[in-house]
Amino acid sequence: MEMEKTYNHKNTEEAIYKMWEKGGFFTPKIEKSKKPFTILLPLPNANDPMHIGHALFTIQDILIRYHRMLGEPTLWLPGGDHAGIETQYVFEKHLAKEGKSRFNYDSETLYKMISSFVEENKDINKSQMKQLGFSLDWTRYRYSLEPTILETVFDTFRELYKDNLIYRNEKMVNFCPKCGTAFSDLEINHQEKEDILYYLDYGAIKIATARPETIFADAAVAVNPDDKRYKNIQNKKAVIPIINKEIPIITDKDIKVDFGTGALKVTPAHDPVDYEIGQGHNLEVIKTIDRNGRMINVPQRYLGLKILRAREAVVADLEKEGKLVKTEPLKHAVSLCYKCGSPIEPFLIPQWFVKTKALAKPAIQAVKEGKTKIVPKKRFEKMYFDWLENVLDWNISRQIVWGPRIPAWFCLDCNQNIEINFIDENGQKVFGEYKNLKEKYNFSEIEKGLQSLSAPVDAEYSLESDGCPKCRGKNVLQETDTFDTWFLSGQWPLTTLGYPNGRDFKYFYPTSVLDTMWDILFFWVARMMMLGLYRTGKVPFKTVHIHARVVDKQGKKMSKSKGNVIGPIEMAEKYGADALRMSLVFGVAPASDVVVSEDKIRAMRNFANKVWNASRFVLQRETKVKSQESRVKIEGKRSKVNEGDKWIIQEMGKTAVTVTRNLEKYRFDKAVEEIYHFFWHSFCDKYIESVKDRREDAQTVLEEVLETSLKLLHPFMPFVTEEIWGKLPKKKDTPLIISSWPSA
RNA sequence: GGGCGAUUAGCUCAAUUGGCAGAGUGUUUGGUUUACAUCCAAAAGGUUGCAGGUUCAAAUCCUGCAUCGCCCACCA
Repeated sequence: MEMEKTYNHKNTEEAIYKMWEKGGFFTPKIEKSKKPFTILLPLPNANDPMHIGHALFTIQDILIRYHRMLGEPTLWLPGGDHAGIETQYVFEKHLAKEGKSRFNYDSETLYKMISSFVEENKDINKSQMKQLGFSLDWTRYRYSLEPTILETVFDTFRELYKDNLIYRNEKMVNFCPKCGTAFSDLEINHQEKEDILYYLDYGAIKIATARPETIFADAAVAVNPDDKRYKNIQNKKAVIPIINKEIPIITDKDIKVDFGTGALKVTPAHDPVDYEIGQGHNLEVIKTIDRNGRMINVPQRYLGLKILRAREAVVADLEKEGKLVKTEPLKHAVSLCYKCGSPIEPFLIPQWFVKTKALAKPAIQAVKEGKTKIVPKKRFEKMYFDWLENVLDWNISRQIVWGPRIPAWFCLDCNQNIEINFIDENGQKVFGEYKNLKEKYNFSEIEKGLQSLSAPVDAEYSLESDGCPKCRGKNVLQETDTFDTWFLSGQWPLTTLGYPNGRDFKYFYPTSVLDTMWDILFFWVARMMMLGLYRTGKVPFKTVHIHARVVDKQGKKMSKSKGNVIGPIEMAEKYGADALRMSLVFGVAPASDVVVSEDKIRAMRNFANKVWNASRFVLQRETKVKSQESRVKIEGKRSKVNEGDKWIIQEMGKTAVTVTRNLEKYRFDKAVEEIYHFFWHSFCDKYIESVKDRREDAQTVLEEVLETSLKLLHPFMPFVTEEIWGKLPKKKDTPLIISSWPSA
């Protein structure tokens, strides 16, 4: 048997993957009598090339290959996510390069443009996963915007609506003026920031604020009822500077006496706390900032200014008027958009919400009862419970184009004050309430050029698309808000398997394992639990395995700006997919950071080469063995086997047991260390060395041990092991990928 | 403000229920024409962050402190 002196992954990987794929080994046979093993791939953004985090899917491939070798019908189902805001954000940058923006297009056109943008990139992602050897069933690949998937998603929405778990409300939501959309609470980053606290003279009282530009939206000044300083002025009026508007002074027990002057200006439209106070005191809600982050309903000279510019201008004027008492530095937490980093504005905008409490309860219960196990348990179950027990209602609407529109329709004739943005036949942008537009434009022109609509919170809507159930009119427009991406991916176990009647759903649901990183435990895992239980009454997966983040050698998160990114594809090309895969599990304790460096990948490449060369030794030696008869059989003739043979066979057995046990416990690090150590230091360094000075009858033992080692190694290093397997002297009728796992 | 985790060899990390502190990598020395220099043999390298306590026995359990990291949170 001719083998090269060093293992060259470039000569083998592609052909081997094709052989597997062609053989159909990734596609399970549905056998009623056997229990399946199923993992759904956490759907990557279909538009994204692979980064090192995706390479951690290796863990899933290890589980999948192990269970496949155990003879279970094994399904690993791949998919791609349209990834709403993520993708739209990338696409907008792309547009910006061409000097365009999202505002240049009607929503349908924009949607189609993004769609084809994603389509171009989807295949890159797929081929990269193949390059890493992932044994995914590509015949079942699903994309999150496929019609059949959306059908289930819409259906869930309707069910929730019927159960009174969907509502539309004008609540304080996290709005990013730059991205132009609201976000859920999870999509907000909090950051400590140095700011300025301005002390302002409000006539009878002095207040302190970090946001002087919002004074025009003030509805009151609030003090603590127990604050002795303000006992006498509670009936007096405060006066907003510049516009000299009188507002009441009210009391509220949440006001902190020791902050600033102990007096808070209450701005119900632009601050969540103030909104609550305002609700309690029936205060007027005055909006002075619009969705683009520009000033409205303010004195002429500030109109249209952006927030920060307005702040400067207002402060300058306050100073001129002598109303700026003093300033002091302020360290406080601000909310930032997780996507673009701009400050989040709390806005009152009608949004769609899911009542989460009712859904959370069964999701908590299921984990408490052990129907779903979280591994590692200790840390992450606590995180899971804490979040679900305190969860607020979920804002599922986003004001972006890239996503499925919420399936609700507004009748324009019944809701004439709906605000509409559209592009008319002449390409001009038009904005206004319908009642003012309908004289000039006919319905179809509006519908065709529609960019977005904004219906008042009390607008009536219907889930029927073909006309208004009330007036029977046909001038209905579908909501332009789209679903939060996680509302879709939260139903992935249902949609991909064909809930409710699909054959896959009936056979593979609930799935076996969900492997993901802790950062999307709330975003995704908790939502899948809630929606899965809601629709089917069964948990979507029996085990949640949580892995950690990939960091560099210094323990730092990898990011492009730090320049410490390790490209998985680049590394796989340089050192082989097997080496990269090994480096992601070797020495990685459960849920601890995955430290990857080129050094480590190189070390693993050395191991792959070691496996190759040990095999080369065994196989070359085999050709020297004169005849089959000269061999000693292991079975039945133990007496002729010497001490060394017995020892290595025993070690082999122990290793198989340990590897298996650790795989069952999700201790991949232990499993891989065990087989690594056995192969290199017991088999190669000790046994093979000892064999060199011996008679030839060790050949059977050598081959036997090699064969078993290849099996144990295969889930971790599928390519090199499969390649060697094909060269074994005893002709194998099945490839290694579907050979049987060594019985312990 | 609340909570969680970490601190072990030069570096990155392990150590199942408390039981001789181990890997990878790096360093040093020697070896190797005969599977592999992507190799082999050996060595050096540790008061397990600090201070107490429990125990026959502590990296591990308890208390306090220090430093770092993360999550959650509406603080003007």
